[in-house]
Amino acid sequence: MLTIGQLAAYTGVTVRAVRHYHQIGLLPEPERDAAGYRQYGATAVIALIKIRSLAEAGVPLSQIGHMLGADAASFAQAVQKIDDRLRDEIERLEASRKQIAQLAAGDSLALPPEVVAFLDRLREIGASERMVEAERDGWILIAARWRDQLGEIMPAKHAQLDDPLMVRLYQVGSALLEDGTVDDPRLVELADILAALAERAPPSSEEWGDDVAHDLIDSLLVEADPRSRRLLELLRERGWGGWSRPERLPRPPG
Amino acid sequence: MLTIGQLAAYTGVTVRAVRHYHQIGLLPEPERDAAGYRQYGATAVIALIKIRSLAEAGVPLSQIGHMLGADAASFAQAVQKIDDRLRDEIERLEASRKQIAQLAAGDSLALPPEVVAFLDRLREIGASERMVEAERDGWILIAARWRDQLGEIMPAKHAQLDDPLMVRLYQVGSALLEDGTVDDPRLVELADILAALAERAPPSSEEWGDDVAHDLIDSLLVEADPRSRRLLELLRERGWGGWSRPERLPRPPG
DNA sequence: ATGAGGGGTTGACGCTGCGTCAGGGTCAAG
DNA sequence: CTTGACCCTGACGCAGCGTCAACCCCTCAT
Repeated sequence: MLTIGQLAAYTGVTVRAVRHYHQIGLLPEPERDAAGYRQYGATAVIALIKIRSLAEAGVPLSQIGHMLGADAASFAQAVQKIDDRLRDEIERLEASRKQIAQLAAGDSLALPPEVVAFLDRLREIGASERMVEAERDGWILIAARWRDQLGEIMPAKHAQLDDPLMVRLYQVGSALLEDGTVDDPRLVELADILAALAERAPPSSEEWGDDVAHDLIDSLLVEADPRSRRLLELLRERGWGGWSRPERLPRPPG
Repeated sequence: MLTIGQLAAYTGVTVRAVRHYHQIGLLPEPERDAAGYRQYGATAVIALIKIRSLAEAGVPLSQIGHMLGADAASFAQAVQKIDDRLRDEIERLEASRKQIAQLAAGDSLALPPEVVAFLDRLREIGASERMVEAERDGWILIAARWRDQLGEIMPAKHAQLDDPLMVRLYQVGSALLEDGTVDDPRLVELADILAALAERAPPSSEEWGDDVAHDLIDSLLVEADPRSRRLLELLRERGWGGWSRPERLPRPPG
């Protein structure tokens, strides 16, 4: 007769595991001795080894009971289901590993490579690190909503950076982020640039559609830096509302 | 401003998940409106998307907090650790799949192929299915203790089956398992065969060592079939104790 | 005004497979 | 008699939410 510790040692499991199997009814409770100790015989050892070999093969404990009492056909069927489950799980983990590998490289936290390339471009034209981070956050919002269309959007954004006005926009923006105050004159310059750009390329509401995402991007600006309120005000003076998708405002009377 | 449901919809997570992230302090609790509803802004959306992209890459929630605030170096290091974890997990699951494939084939529940082959041999020489199951259980005990030595043990066992006496042993045993009674004369024949076999090949205690496993195997016999008590008694009369590893008994005085 | 339906709120249990205390009793040896 | 190594039961903890329960809030149609 074996104690629970000897049983556990013989079969290579922990005492706690054995008690757990009792608790869930997988292994029947054996007789007790005078002191209340469980006493195991050979059949218990065999049952436990069978349980472990199924468990180690990835069978959930809740199914092992059925499988041990099943005929060959339904056993094989159950095995097939387990194997499918394992395959799915492995696939999911391998997908995770690919994701992880992506994350290891650069800004790509949640961003596709086209956008990462764009951010790198920004650094090249002299945008500060804080500016790039702000842009990155904006692109996270955009990517969440229009991930599939990024392939069409990004080339246009790249092209815009050939425009010296756009370059100036990011440079002034970077400088402001570093040390600007609420009444910095460069805010006016920024507003002028934005108005000029909006004038040049009027928003085509068709392709973007109106969406909560634009509001989010606008509010991101405000949340990121309180000075942006002043900027939006200056933009309104110049006849433009919004920022991520500027709209022509009705000219105020007078 | 977004409600929790809108936030969840935008980022593709469940409402419950968002609340969970609040609970564990991963996502800061936002302001509430007059009714107590949570109100989310753009930064919350961005934070949540970052969290999800790490979580989907297999990063445990408990680590995501650290990683979001880490510099590039320790971020990369953390990523490495996650990747190692994922690799281990995948390996474990693939090992499980191999086990499962083994289980799908035959008796192999917890048994290596050499033993399965031996059991098949038993069927060929006319052992009944119940006899084979009893043997299989015995081998489960043996394999648990001497798995590494099975490669040396099994050839000898195979060879023993060339002995007509051994064949007769299994055949009589099979017959007894089906319909024998406690005073069946075939029990005597069985005892004679066992004694003769023990005489012929005395146990070499060196190679097996004395062990709890033998006691288990002996007790397995008794637990499996109460008639075996009579058999052991007959064996003792013939000067042999035990069964899995018979020992010469001191001849009783007189 | 009222009721229905579709939001939101907190709180708590459930799942898997045990690990790990806590707070005891038991047993063999020195 | 003490010590140390076992055994016992009971209960919380773990990851990442799913899923009630019981209640509040808002809006729209009747």
